[in-house]
Amino acid sequence: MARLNEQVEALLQEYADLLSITGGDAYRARAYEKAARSVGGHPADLAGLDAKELREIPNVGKSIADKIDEYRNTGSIQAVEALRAQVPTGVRQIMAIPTVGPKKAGALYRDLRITSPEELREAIGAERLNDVPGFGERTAENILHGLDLLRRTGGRVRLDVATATAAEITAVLGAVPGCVRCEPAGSLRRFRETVGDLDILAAAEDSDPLMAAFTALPDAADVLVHGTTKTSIRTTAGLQVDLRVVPPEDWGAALLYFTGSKAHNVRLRTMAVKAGLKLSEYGLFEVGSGARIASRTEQEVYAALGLPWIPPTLREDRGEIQAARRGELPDLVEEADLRGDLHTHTDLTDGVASLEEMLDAAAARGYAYYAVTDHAPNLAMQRMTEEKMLAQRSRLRELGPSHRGMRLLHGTELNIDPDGGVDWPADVLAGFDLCVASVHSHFRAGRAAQTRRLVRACENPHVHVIGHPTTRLLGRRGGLDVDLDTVFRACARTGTALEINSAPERLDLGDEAVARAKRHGVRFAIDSDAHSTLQLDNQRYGIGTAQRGWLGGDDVINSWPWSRLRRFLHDR
DNA sequence: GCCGTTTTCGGCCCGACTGTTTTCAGTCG
Repeated sequence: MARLNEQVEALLQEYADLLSITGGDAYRARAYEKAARSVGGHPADLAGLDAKELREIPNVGKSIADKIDEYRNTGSIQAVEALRAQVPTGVRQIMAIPTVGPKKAGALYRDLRITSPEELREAIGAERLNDVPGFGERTAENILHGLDLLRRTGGRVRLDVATATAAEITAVLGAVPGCVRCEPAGSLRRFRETVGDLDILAAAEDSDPLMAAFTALPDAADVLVHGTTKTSIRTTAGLQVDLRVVPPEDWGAALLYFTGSKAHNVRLRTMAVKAGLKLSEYGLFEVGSGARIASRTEQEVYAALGLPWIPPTLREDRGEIQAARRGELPDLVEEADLRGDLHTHTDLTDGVASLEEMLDAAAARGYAYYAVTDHAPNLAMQRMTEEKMLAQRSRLRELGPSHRGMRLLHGTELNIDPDGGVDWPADVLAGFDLCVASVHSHFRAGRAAQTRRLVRACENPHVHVIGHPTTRLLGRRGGLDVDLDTVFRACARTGTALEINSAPERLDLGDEAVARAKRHGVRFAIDSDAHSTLQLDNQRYGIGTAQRGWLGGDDVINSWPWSRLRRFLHDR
């Protein structure tokens, strides 16, 4: 089960959606959305809060506190159940289609009784949408495009969701008597940006107790396969999880096999065959005698093939085996290498935590420096002004150049306009220690225009980092149509860093683009883009992406000591 | 439904874009 805060966040968000679909008071729906965000980003676990403490959470008043309490006591909220009875669950899935919001989803349900993305696709094919007021030809086209986008990542879940599920399962199984080891494998261990099926590997002499505990998990909605070596369940959230149990002496070979990727394994097996060996999930064997050569650890298996251990994030058959053979594997950047975070928000704009709360949480991570980069005025909804920005800077300066061992940087996240310009005149920009510049609008301009736009932003002497460079949202929005190689050249030429945004819904730049940018000589900033104290921990996903792009510490400006980063910021 | 150094009632996140309208609703960041 997910943390109580996340469960309540999801329920409140669902209630807000259902209110919007049924045409309830928009401000009321908004109130639930705000409360959902606050609860999700609240550092204390709801399970341990009393009634008074619940109401101290921002945007939670009496009504919502009562609903949270009701959920804690009964496992459901009557008001939510009542609306669920009015609106089939598929209607919310339709809302997940880009360009379809609560009003369109509601109209499609009311007028055509459409309750799933599949039905919607059929209805468009049969030209039935023409009968609904406000739905024209272009609307149908946009919906089809959105459906395709959704289908491309269909069934795959975000890395943070898979990570949380895996952590819960391995914690339960690891405590089962007889369990020697239990760890996630598969694409999650490789930090792919989304996960299809979750693979969990356990080592034990007797698999029965583990399989029994696995199928008895509270999250197990269905048991798909039940055997002695492999059992598969589908969770209540719809994620398929495969558990494989192997004897402890086979652990290394099995972990290697089930971590993949398939292409990496195929290449390893080919190497084995050429050496007169056979590699399987049970070990590395001599073909003639059948004698087992290695299986206990991954290191043993790789070593028997004449290779050093290869980090899982590199196992995509993108040249890692050749590099390993030459002894030229990169010295990958690790989470412990990060000395700071250069893109974060506070409640001055759309964060849910105060400046002081964010600084405390960052200091607890042991950072040597930390940048506060709230939104700039052109993102109008944030209502930023020069006065508010300067007041924040004063508060930051009062805390001193260094606070709890952290050097404090006052930055901003600028908006790159369609021509490549940014908020604020040059003299105001010069007052910042650090400027991140990101695209937040005009996503549909053509390739030449988008490329020119990003290149111009790189050429701005006040811009240090381009934030979430493609602006993609996994499963919801493709990236900008842009000639990335031209942008990479501009970054290398101007000394502008590209961000690896660690938010699990972004992971932008993605791994392959990172590898390409590195070949152009680009530097990177791995940033959380945190909007709450908890999201500072998202850096692990950005690190995974950086590793998949073969980055070492030298490539990542926020792994550098302050003296070197300061020079980088100044020389810009 | 939440909130308050202008308020315990009356506001609340603003502006641009798109596609459908012929004056504007819906969606998005």
